[in-house]
Amino acid sequence: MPSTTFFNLPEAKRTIIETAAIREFAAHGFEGAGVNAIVAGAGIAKGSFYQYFADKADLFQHVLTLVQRKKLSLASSLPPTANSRDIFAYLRWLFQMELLFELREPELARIEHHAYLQEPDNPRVMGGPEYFNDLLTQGLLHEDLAPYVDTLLAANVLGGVFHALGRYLVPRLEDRAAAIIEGSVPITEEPLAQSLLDNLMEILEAGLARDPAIRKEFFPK
Amino acid sequence: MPSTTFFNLPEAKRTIIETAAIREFAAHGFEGAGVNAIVAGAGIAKGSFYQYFADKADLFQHVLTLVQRKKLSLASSLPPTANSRDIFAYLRWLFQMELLFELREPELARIEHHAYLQEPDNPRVMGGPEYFNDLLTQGLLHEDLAPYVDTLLAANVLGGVFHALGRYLVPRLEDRAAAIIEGSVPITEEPLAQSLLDNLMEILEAGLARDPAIRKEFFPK
DNA sequence: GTACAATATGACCGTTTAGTCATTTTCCTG
DNA sequence: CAGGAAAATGACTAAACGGTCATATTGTAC
Repeated sequence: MPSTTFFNLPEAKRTIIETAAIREFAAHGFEGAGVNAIVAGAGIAKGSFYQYFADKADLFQHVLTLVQRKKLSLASSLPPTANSRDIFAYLRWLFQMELLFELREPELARIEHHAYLQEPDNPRVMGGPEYFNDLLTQGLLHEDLAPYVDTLLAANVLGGVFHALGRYLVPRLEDRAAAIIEGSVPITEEPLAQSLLDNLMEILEAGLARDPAIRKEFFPK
Repeated sequence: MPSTTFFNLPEAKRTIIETAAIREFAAHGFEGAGVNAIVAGAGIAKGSFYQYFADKADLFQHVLTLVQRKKLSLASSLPPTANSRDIFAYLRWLFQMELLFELREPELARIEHHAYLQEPDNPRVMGGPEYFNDLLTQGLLHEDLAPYVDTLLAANVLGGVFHALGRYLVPRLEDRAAAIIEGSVPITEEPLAQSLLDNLMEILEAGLARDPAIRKEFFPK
């Protein structure tokens, strides 16, 4: 954990340091990131850095909490799902938030994807298998889910999609991305973004096959 | 590309060097890997290393070709799909190969997942969006795919699942993994592995929802 | 203004880094 | 065995690394 000295800093200065750290970690990952580069980027002295943080890992953990915080704030900026008991409505909402996160904070998203690869089950990383497994288990109770679905397996499918998709959806939005990023058009009303999310949910819900009901005969439970 | 000197090396020595490189890259990623650690691990002199490779990146590219080669060899060891025109049968075969790859060569798999995160569209990395998109487009032509599916989107879904799943399936196999790794039981006849693959294909084909046909009314095209 | 604590600083530490190169050893050919 | 090519070597750079610390500056309380 960063020292109290760090938290006593004027917010502007703290932000400068955090921004420099985020840029470095996003560009080079934890192992490749350099403390020298961070202090240079932030315009502070090396000694100051070590008054704020015990070491590089300490700073990295702090950055991960920033990721969490940013996600939370994005989540509260999005209107909640109408039917909170519908697992697929919630999943759609979750992916929408992830997309918004990737648009607004691409560097934070990149850091999180890295962390997910390193340790998928780290509780600091959202969208891990455990998270989705809890969600899906609830879905089983609520009878939203097909009973033959292996929830742990499905949770990992969702985790993989969750962390891979942002990278793809952002370029796919092309020139519409700017309006969402700057906030002039809420993501909930951007037609292309909504259409992509609809299509994603169709794939997750109904699968890829033309006629799942027929195909299922080939793979009976 | 490594020098001819490297390829003239007796195979045993080459393998020692490649093994040390693979271990280091898998453990620390490209940026975190150290040339010193590799030469120490391989038991060769620093100068020899630079007679073989132009620099660290050169070696890394070579390791990526080893990944490709190993996959190819695994692929040819697996019986081809019965119906080559069935896109889902082929997908299942592909995931089976990926699972086998992760079992037999966990370090190579880790390196590939890292590379996928860094640059998903690198043609040296298998299972990228482009690969699956070609596949799915064929599927559209063959009418295996539901017509409403956005193939580029689906390709990224598959890519995400493809690279996330190995990490999960291997521990899931628990004590059955050993037999597959050592080769005493072919993966095609390991019941748990086959059952997991079946379940995965059900999710991809038929989706997660209890009744996709009904649910689709909520998300009409 | 004085005193004391909190904060900021950059020179410095030992270590490690990627990469070089003059020299030596090994190997093959005649 | 001679000679020349190919390969192996590790001491050596210059730079960068993470981390330390004595000193200097700033802010605060009286």
